[in-house]
Amino acid sequence: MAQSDPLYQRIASDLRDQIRTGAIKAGDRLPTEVELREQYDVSRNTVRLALGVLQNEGMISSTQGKGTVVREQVMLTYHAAWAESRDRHASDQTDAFYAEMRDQGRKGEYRDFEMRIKPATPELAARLRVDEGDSLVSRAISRFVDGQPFSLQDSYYPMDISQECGLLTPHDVPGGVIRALAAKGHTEIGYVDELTTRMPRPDEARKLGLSQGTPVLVYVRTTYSDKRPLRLTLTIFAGDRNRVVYELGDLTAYAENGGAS
Amino acid sequence: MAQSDPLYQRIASDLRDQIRTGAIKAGDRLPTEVELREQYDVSRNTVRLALGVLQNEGMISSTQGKGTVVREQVMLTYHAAWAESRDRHASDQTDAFYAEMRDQGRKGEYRDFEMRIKPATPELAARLRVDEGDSLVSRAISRFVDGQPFSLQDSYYPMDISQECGLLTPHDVPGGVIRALAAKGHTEIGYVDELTTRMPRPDEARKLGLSQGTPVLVYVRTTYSDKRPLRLTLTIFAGDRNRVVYELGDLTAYAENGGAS
DNA sequence: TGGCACCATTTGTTGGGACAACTTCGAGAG
DNA sequence: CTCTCGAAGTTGTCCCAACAAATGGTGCCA
Repeated sequence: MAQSDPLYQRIASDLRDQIRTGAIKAGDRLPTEVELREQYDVSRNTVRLALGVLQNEGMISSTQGKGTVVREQVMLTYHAAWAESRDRHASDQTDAFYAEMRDQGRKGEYRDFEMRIKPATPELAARLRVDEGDSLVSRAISRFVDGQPFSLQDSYYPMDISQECGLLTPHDVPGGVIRALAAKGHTEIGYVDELTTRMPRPDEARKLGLSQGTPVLVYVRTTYSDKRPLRLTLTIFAGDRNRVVYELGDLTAYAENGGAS
Repeated sequence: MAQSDPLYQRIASDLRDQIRTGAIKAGDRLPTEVELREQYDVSRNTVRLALGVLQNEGMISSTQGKGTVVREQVMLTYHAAWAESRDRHASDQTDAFYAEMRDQGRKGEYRDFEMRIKPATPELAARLRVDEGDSLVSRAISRFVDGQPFSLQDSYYPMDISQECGLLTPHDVPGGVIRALAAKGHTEIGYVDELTTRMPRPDEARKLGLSQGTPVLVYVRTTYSDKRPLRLTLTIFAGDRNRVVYELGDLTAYAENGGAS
């Protein structure tokens, strides 16, 4: 905005304001690069620098041949604690995901299930209390909502538990993994959830269909029995369309007094 | 990596691999743009495009006149549930932040306290169950760790509660806000936490000292009494140096069996 | 009428050049 | 010995030009 700012920053600010004030609405096309070039009397290079700024802020999205449009935000909600309690009654953990998406009026599905054996990275080893390089069983899926990629999930299990509970199959575990673990005495008693954010790696951006300037929400849940860590679930959420929600404390009294949950 | 990829993408991939494998370590300087230009036999323009990709991924950081270096990640942890339980014994909510940073061997401080009255945005109004445009009391602070900006926090209170409990002062509330609310019968019984991520707005990037390619973690806690929402706390975390942790369930049995928390 | 080829439009990629702004460091002045 | 100034090195900004690649529509042809 300031007079001293670089040209491309000023153009970016100008366009940003137009979007924020609604002069250009979500879904609208921006002027073409050539039009902007004439409008601001700068080189196309400078126009592209300005558009790049907004693209990295996640405000706009360009497609070759089509043009540049203002992105619209559609937020989906993932109830972390709630989803877990549903798990207890569902036949598989994926069912909780279906149920939640159905409640939000959307169609959930999952694709590309994969079972692999991977060596433990330092981060995985520390959380699952195994040695670095030890073999872990990885069961990965991609979740889709309304045909759009939603999240990438990868669950890691220690090898001995996997063998004991029959997780070494490239298919769903009948009755669900949680029951299979509980049947052998590995009962879940709690979780530690860690949430961070960062920019996606190229393969993540590709799988999630992320456009430039979209961060990911990294969600790591470590599940414990009373004796040891049982499982680590790493979920990569597309940051521009997901929200993770926790309910802490006892809100039943509030709900009974007329508060809509 | 593919042969068909654009030149600048291939150069970015090459450099990314060098960083990932440790050929270029965190804190190291990258070759200068002119060196890279000669090394890959491309124009400086293309080199800058490649560096821009890595910058937007948060992997590198350039400074005019100095050069380009590989960024190093220092993670701080914010225990969402745990911090809250400390609140109950602390004289002010900021004390919980101090205590947690001290436990991690760091020096926490807060700056730029501000009390303002703002109209409720649609998002705020929906969560606090007031009408859009109603006056809300905003009490904002910036948190710093070891002299580096850490998070921006803004707590919103409904006007009637603020007047009743003496929150309309541009200073700390003696004994802490939580006690002041509880003294008038507004006892907290639970929270709803919402976590999302996005790219920072320019003013947020400035206040948090974020370099290009760093997303923010947006953390919204709505606090409830048994009758109504009492408070909404909006925290903007610098995404590259923060982690939010939740502990769910009862992990005491695991801790007693020798697991380090 | 349906399908295919082509063309105009628009963004993506890449090259070139020039100067500005900032940092570092060494040489020279005091 | 210290301070200042300036040169060298490095990234930042801005311009110009050309061609590639993708999209959407037009119009021809079967």
